[in-house]
Order: sequence, then C-alpha cells, then structure tokens
Amino acid sequence: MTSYTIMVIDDEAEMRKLIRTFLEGDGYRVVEATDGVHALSILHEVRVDLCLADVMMPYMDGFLFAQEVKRTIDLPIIFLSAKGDELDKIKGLKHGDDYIVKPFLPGELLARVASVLRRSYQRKELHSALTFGPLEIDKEAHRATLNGTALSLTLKEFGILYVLAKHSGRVYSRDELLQIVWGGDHDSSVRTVDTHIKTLRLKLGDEGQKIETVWGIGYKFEV
Amino acid sequence: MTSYTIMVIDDEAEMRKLIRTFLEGDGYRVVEATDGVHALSILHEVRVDLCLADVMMPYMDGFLFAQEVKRTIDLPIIFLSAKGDELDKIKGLKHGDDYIVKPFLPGELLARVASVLRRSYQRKELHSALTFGPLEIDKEAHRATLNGTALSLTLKEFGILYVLAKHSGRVYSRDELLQIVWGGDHDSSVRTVDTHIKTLRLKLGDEGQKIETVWGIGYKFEV
DNA sequence: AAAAAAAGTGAACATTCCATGAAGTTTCCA
DNA sequence: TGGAAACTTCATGGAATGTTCACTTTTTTT
Repeated sequence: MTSYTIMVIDDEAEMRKLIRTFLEGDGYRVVEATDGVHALSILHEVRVDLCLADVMMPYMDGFLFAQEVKRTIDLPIIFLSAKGDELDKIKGLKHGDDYIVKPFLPGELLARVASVLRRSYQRKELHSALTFGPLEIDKEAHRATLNGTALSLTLKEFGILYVLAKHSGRVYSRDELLQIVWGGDHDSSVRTVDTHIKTLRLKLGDEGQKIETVWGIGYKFEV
Repeated sequence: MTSYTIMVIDDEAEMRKLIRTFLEGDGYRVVEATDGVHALSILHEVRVDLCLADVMMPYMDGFLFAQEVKRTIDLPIIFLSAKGDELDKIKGLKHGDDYIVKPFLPGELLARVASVLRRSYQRKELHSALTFGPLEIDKEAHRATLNGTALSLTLKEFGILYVLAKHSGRVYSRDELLQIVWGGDHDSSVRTVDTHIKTLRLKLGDEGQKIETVWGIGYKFEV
C-alpha cells in the first residue's frame, strides 16, 4: 500500500480543512464528508482505510455512523469529540478504534492516526481472523463471533467450523473431518459429525445455512 | 503529583524571567537553562515534567536538543519560536509536543502548558496500566487494584492475570501459561495452573468472572 | 411411486475435563 | 533456623462435552 486514504467527517468546513492540512502534510490522501449519511455514500465508491469522525454531527451522530459502517466493513474509526461531549459513550470503542478530544495538537492527531493504522493493518495480517459477513472466526482466540457477540461453541464445534470456513467451498467428508478435528486416533462413528453439525447450525442461526450438506460426500462452507 | 516542574530554555534572560513569572504565578516550579547543553546537564539532576525551549539557541538549537532528550527520556517539549522562524521544521513534532509563536499572550502560554501536561501525563497512565472497569493492572508497578484498593497477588497470580488481560480475548492453554509465566524450564504439572486460577478468581471477587474457562483449551480474559 | 440410501433429530448414555479442598513441599525472610 | 507465605500435587465429585442409537425426514434411484 503506497498511501493510506483517510476520510474526515465533520460538519464544520474549517475543521475539515484544518485536519486535511495536517494529514496531507504527512502524506495521507484525504476525502471529506459533511455528515454520516454523506460518508456512507462515499464509502461505497472509495476505498478508505481510516475514518476521523466528529461525534456531534447532524442527521447521524458519530456512534450511529460507526455502528452502521461496522455492519458491513471493518474500518477503524477515530472519534473527534469536543471536551465535555458524551465521553462515557466512547468507552464502548471497538478494538482498533480511538478517540481524540478537541482541541488537539497536530502532533497528537498524527500520532493517533499512525498508531491506529499500524495497529489495524498489522493486526489483520498477523491475526487473520476469518470473516464472512457478520460471522468472524478467530482461531487464535478460539472464538467465533456473530455480529460481535461471542458464540459459545464447544471444542469440536469450533474445530469443524474452522476447518470448513478456512477452506470455504471445499467439501470435506465426515471421515476427513474426524481425521482433522478429532485427530488421527479417534474411534467415533461418522454419525457423530452429523450431530455436531446440527448443533453448530443451530448456534449459528441464519448463518447456519452457510454450512451446506453435499449429499453423498460430506459438508462444505459456502459463501 | 503536587506540582509540575517546568524547565525554561532560552538564551535571553529577559524572556526567561518573563516566562518564569507567568508560570510561577500559576503554581508551577521553574528551572532555567541558557542553552541546550546547559539544559541537558540539568536534566541529569532535576526531575522535569515539561520543557519550554526556544528554537533559536546558541550551541544547540531547540530541535537538536529535543532529539537528544527524546533519546533517553520521554519528556514533552513546547517550542518557542519567533514569527518567521523555521516553522516548517515544526511539522516533525512528536506526539505530546507543541509550539508557541513569539510574542505570545500570558494566557496562551499557560493554556498550552496546561494542555500539554494534561495530555502527556494522562496518556502515560493509559499506556502503563491496563484498565477493565474497576480492575487496574499495572505491570510496571507490579500491582493490581480493584476499585482503587490494592490486591495482594502473588507472583504467579499476577503473572497469569497480566498475560490473560494483556491479550484479552485470546485463549491461553495451561501449557502456554506455564511457558510464559513460569518460564521455559519449569516442571510443574498443568493442574497447578488451575489452582492459581482458583485463588486468582477468589481474590478478584466479582471480577473473577472475567477469567473464563475455555473447555478443552485453557483460559481467557473476557471483557 | 416405491424402495433404497443418506442425512437430520432428540434423548439417553458415556466420557472428558475442570474446580475444589486438603495436604505436602519449597522458598523466602526475619 | 524456624515459621510463614507461596507453590505444587493429588483425589474426588460434578459439570460440560461428546457419542450412540433408534427413529424420522429428505433425497436419490429404479
């Protein structure tokens, strides 16, 4: 990636201009939006790596905007808030997000931006959680989340889900799944897999449909 | 901290005196230095919380001084520059730094000073201690506090808590915890971890629920 | 359309794994 | 060197998970 693109969302033109100056001075590309709705429409057309969003905005405040964005893409957001704004709400920050209190120093803004970018884009490479719409599967943390809320999957359930999702599209026979998830020296019947698939689908809710039965062969994870 | 100590570095005695008057009037302690070299020697003997440094100084200009200081300690610096000085250089401000253009109003100086101090020392707290609601874990001080009162955790207990909390969400197997907390050449059984987890949960009270058992894998700290 | 094959389901049963308390061992410090 | 604190081990009961089985439903084959 040669340069990061940062979207600045603030209803005050002066503030946008100020921030643009800082950011461009440090080599970032900048796009501006006047409010959350405007920002969402831009996101459909331009690839953006980071958002700087004012908390107080007309039509859609920063938090609502964030909520809306996170539903579809994984975009880090830095909130800008005037001193005294609803700082308590900001405690609900997602991992990778940050906030800055206005007024801020140029150095602070740039430091936060650099820090969040580093965190977000390094983390993904190292961490590589699998993401399928609202479903996220994190092998390292051994955690699967649906719309951000953790699913309580058992060992075998998680194992099956991970294997299928990791190579989505590929069909795995029950025997293969037993081999991979249970280990080489298992002695379970293939029917056991069915049972786990059942509870897995149950726990996944609507997303359970992504685990497809391939008749006569086995199962696959289809996006 | 009852009062901050601020070092004023300027080759003009008049300017130093002026700034000292402002600062002391606002309750700060002040030490003076005539140039960068002088300032560095003072830093070895006096604990200083903030520097006000003129950009144009004999022997060692403000930026060179800053560069030298940052090599060893993390000290915020506010640069003083006459209008027309090399303002472009100031773009290389580190986080926590700021600058003021001379001549300035007393109020402006004090506002910048207060702002930088607030940001710097607030920020440092955030960095050194992990906070999860009423629970605070300070690796450096090797201390965990619950609602402000210190918990008396043993070495292993603290180690486990810190590792889990530091990477909250990630699951650690008992073997991993032994590896990390006990060190590479331990010979304890994995059951030992269970026992420490037990006492840890006990000492943490309600917050003990944040240490979750991941069946078949190990433990994790969940917020 | 009937039969056969494969997959889904729910509940009983079996197993694995963990929390716990008590007792034993080591380490640390006065 | 004695005692306290920290650490470790062990056995046990119980909870969470995993497995099987009999049966039903779905899909495919003939």
